[in-house]
Amino acid sequence: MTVTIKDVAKMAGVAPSTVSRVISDHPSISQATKNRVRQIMKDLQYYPNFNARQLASKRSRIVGIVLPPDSDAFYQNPFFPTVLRGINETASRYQYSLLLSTGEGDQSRLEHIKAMIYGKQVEGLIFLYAAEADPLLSFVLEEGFPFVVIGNVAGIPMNSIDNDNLKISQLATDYLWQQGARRIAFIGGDTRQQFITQRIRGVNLALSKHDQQLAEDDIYNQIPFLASAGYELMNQLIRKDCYDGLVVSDQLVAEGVYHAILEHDLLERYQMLTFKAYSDQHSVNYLHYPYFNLDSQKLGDQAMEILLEVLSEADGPDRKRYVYELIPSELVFPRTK
Amino acid sequence: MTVTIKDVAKMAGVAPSTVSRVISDHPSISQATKNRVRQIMKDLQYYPNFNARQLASKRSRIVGIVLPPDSDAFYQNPFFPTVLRGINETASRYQYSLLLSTGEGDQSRLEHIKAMIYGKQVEGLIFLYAAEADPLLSFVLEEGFPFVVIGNVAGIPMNSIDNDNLKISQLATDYLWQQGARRIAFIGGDTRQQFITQRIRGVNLALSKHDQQLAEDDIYNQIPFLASAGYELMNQLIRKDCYDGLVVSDQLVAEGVYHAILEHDLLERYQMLTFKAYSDQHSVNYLHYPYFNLDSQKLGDQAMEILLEVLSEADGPDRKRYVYELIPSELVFPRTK
DNA sequence: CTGAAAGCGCTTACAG
DNA sequence: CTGAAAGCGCTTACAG
Repeated sequence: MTVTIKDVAKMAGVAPSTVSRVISDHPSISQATKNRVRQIMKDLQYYPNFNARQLASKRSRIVGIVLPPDSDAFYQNPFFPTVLRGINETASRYQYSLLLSTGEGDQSRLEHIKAMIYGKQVEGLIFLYAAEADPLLSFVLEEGFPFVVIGNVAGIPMNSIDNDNLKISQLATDYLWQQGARRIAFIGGDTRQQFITQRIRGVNLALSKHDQQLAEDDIYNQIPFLASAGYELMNQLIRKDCYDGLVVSDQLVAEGVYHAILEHDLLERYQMLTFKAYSDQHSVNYLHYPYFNLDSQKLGDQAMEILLEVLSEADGPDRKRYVYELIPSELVFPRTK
Repeated sequence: MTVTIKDVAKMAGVAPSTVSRVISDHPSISQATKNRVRQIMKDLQYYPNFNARQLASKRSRIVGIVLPPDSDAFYQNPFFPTVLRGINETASRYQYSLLLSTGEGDQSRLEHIKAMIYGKQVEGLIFLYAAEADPLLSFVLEEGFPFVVIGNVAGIPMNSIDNDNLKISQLATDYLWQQGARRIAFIGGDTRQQFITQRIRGVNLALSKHDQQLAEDDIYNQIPFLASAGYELMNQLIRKDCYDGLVVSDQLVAEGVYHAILEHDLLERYQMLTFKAYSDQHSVNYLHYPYFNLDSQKLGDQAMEILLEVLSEADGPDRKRYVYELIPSELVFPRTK
């Protein structure tokens, strides 16, 4: 049979409540008692029953990870595992566990997070995406349930952590210009995603110093974040033959773009820069273009830290105060052998 | 206040036990009662408390995902998100949730899965890696706790799901031979990982038809599964200038290898083939080499299915029967424009 | 087909 | 510093 708190109590000659207090390291228990009880817990291989603890204490020490509606591109992007790793490491440091959300459409995903929240399975949520008019986001917002978004949704106050997209795309553009690029294209994605809009603005901000702006058809959106999309698009651009600088907003897309450039032997012709989830700096980078390290692991790590803060304040007065944090990014240059 | 089973019972004019039976769709409850109670659950926005259910029923409907000790290469490999997606989709279909294991070293990871198991937090585990002499594996094996391994550990009976590595590397080699390759190298990884050993054996099996075998120094191991490693290694091989066929056991490594070949303009010289977590078939593949689609999503999906079987048999007699399933892989040829 | 009652294994005021 | 007791919100034999 499984060892319960009663077994430990009996063996230690104390009450179950005392054992309970030892488990949570309650200050009112004497060190001597703690030591003794802990030894017995070890001897008996006692592990507290999570469900009982959670039921009695109304806290689960579990955070729900909200995934976007199914899309190949999301799962295939290095952002996902990297950010997950960051969240998990920090969660682990605070003895929190991660529960993944499930479901495919908006409806079933919403049902699942409702079940998690109302069913007291999770204490808070971390959204791995930021989309406007997202039903799940609307729900937690209305409910006042603790959550942190990775990314940003303009105009709605909420806790979030993000890259400084405006700044880095501005710096990216400055860099390309400095390298001699004078006709810059922005290879983007979905403009409903805030960070794309931000990066476009960043490029324009930089270009305005030279009395330039991106024309509407210098912005290549509506492409999925897949290498093949970048490859195909770049083949088109090469035919158009009017650009010399490329800000590519996703690393997979950038790989495809680079391949097309490489195959046409046009490395001299195009300056290119992208943004990556992590830095591969330790190794020789055979993709010879610079990138901003978005440090998605840090993004995840900080998201968890913020959520923890929010949770610890939950008892406090009903303040209207939100965290909106931007993490720094570093420009990485490929080492050439 | 939160709505409980009592509120629903009162409102419906039945006992809490009846509501409980409606929740779990117990056959002994009349359809009329079920309908009525369900309507009230909706009206009241009632969601059962997970912790109470789990405590009372001793079942959690949660599966623990065991991650390997931290390594960049693992998180960066497409295998991880792809397999996770497969597991999650199937879990979701059966109303199961996924809890991620945490911890960095063997010791803290072991502690965490002990807490999950003894604390009745999870009903079963899925290992996302297969390593010999793994303390976590030894633990669950000894404990007789339900689990499924993705991959294979030779010589120890356990439930597992894997690619047919012997067969696909044999077919891979046959293909390269048929394309004219006569000096084949195996670019591998860590031989403590069973699938590497299997694939080496597969290559040799194919080569034996032509009275060849891989010499020890035709096998390039001890490299991490990163593109940069493949790139560096291939630069060496190009200098050695003795191979014309390459079996590359990881897709990231293969990308690096391909880049090196491309940069030296040696596409005609080398036949190459690799293995990928998923197929990108819908799009033009700009990496012009064939690969086996390992279908990691299916791997995850099936791992979950097997675990579910194991769990449902848990009540039965103490049979010693294990599942060892191999999923089919398909050889994919890049579409050339 | 349904209900009353005990119990799952903890936590937490309250009292001393 | 510690204990007795009530309670967290369910499930499940048992009885009818």
